[in-house]
Amino acid sequence: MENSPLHFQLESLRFLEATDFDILEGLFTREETAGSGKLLAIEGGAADKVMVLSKGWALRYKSLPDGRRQILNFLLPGDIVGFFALLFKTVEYGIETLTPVTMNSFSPEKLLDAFNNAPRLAVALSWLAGQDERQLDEQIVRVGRRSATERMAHLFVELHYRLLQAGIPGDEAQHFPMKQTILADTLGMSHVHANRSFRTLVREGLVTLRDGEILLLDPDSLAQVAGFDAGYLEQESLPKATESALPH
Amino acid sequence: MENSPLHFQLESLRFLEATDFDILEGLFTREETAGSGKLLAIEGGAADKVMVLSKGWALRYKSLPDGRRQILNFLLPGDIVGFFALLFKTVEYGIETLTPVTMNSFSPEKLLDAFNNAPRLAVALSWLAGQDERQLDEQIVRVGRRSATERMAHLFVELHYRLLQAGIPGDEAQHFPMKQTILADTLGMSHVHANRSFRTLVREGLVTLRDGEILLLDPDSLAQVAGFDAGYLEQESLPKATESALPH
DNA sequence: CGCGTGGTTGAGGGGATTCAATTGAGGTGG
DNA sequence: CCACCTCAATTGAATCCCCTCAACCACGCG
Repeated sequence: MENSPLHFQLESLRFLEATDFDILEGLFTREETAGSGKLLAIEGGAADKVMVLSKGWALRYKSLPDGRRQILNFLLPGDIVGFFALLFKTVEYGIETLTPVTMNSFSPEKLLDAFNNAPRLAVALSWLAGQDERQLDEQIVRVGRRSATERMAHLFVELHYRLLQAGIPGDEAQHFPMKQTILADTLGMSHVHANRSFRTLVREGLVTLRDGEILLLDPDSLAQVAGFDAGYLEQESLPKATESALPH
Repeated sequence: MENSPLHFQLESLRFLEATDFDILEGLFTREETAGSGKLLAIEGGAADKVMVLSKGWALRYKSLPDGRRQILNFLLPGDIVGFFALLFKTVEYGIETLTPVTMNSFSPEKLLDAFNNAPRLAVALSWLAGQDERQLDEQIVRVGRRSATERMAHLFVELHYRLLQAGIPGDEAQHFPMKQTILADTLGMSHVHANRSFRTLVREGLVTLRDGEILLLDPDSLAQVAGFDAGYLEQESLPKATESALPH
C-alpha cells in the first residue's frame, strides 16, 4: 500500500501528513480484482462505491444509441474512479477494463466521514478530481482542434506522462495495452483512419507495435509532433493562499 | 439572492436546509460585475477566488500556440466558476464574458471553512461540480462522435435546457447571445462550416437569427435532430445511500 | 462615409469515412 | 496436427464531409 500509485501521487503534493495517510488506509475495504474486458460500471446503472485503481488499465466511455462510442478518458493506476458518482442516481458512463486490474473501493459513509474529519485528506482527494477535470479539458481540445496525427501523438504522450507520475517505471510506461479500435474511439475517428495515423507515426520511427501492444520509441519527438504542453498535468504543491487556509 | 439561479438549482436538490442557505449567503463577498468581452481568467494565470455567475454568459476555453482555440463549456447563470482552481498554482484555461455579467465570489478560506463546518453544503457544491463534469463528458462525445449538424443542434438543446434549470423564463431561455465564430470554436469546426450547419437548421425552421442573437424556434425538433438525451443534465435528489450517510 | 465585424456563399482541395478485401496471429475442436 | 473461426491490423478505392481561400454583403459606429 505504501508503494501504491495513489500514495506516490499524493506524496508529490507534499502536504499530507502521516495521520492523513493512516486515515486513507482506513477508508479502503478489501482489495478487489477484475479480469480484462470486464464492465466495472454500466451506462445508466447506479454507483455504490468509489474506487481507486492500483494496477491495470480501464477506460470510461459513453455510447450513442446507434452504436457509436466515445471514450472519455483512460483510467490508470492511481486514478480515482467515480469520485462524483455517489452524488447522482445514475452513472452516465460505462467503465471497462482493458487489462486485468486490482483496485480498492470505499463506501459513501467512509468517504463522507473522511471529508468531515480529515480536511487535508479531503483536499487531496479533491485535488485528484481536479486533475481529472484538467485531463477532460485537454481531451476536448485534442478531439476538437487537433489533426488526426497530432491527436494520436498527444494522447500517447499524455498517457506516458501520467504513468510516470503514477510511479510506473520508465520502460513499462512506454507500453500501452490497447487495440487500434480503442484509439479510434478515444480520438473521435474511424478505426481505419486510426490505423493510417498510427502507421505514419510508425514510419517516422516514433512508435511501434510489439506483442500486441503499442510501444513508444521516442516520447520526446512525439511531444514535438503533438505540440504537447505538459502544463495541465503538472503536479505542484498547493498555492499559498489555499495552503494557509487549511487547518493545522 | 433568494431568487438567484444558484438558489434555484440547489433547491431542486431538496436536501439543503435553511441554515445551509444562510451559510451560503455568508460565503459571498460583495457582488461584482464585468462588461461583455472581458477576461475573467487568463490561461496560465493564478486563481485567487471561486465565483458564482448570477447573471450573463461567459465561456471557458483553451488555446493553442498557433491560434486555434477550443471552447470547453459555457458558463450560465447559477454556474460555479473555477471550483477546483484553488487547488492549482495556475489556471490552464481562460474565461471570457460573452455578455455583461454579475457574479459573487468567495475566498479560499471561506470555502474551505464551509467544507469543514457545513457538510451538506459541501455536498451541494460538489454536486454542482459533478454536474459540470457530466457536461464536459457530453462535450467530448459531441465533438468526437457527432456530425456537424448534430453537434450544433445538441449544443443548442443543452443550453436551452440548462437555462431552464437555472430558472430563466422559457422565452429568454431560447435566446443565445453568441456569434457563429463562438459556435465554431465550441464545436470544433471552421466558422464557415459552422455557418453552413447553422443555415441548415435555419432552413428546417428550427432556429433563426434575430437582432444579432440566435433564437431557438423549435427545441423539441432540435432535440430530435440532435439525438438529445437529457439524462446527463437531470437534477434529481441524492441517491439514498449517500443521503443517509450525511450527518443530521 | 469609410472601416470593422459578422454573416453568407461559391469554388476547389484534402482529410476522413465507408466499403471491401487481404493478411496474420491465436484459439478451438475434431 | 491441421482445418476452421475470430479478431486485429492493413491497404486500396471511391466518396463525402469539412476545410481553406476568397469574395461580397449588411450593419453599426466613430
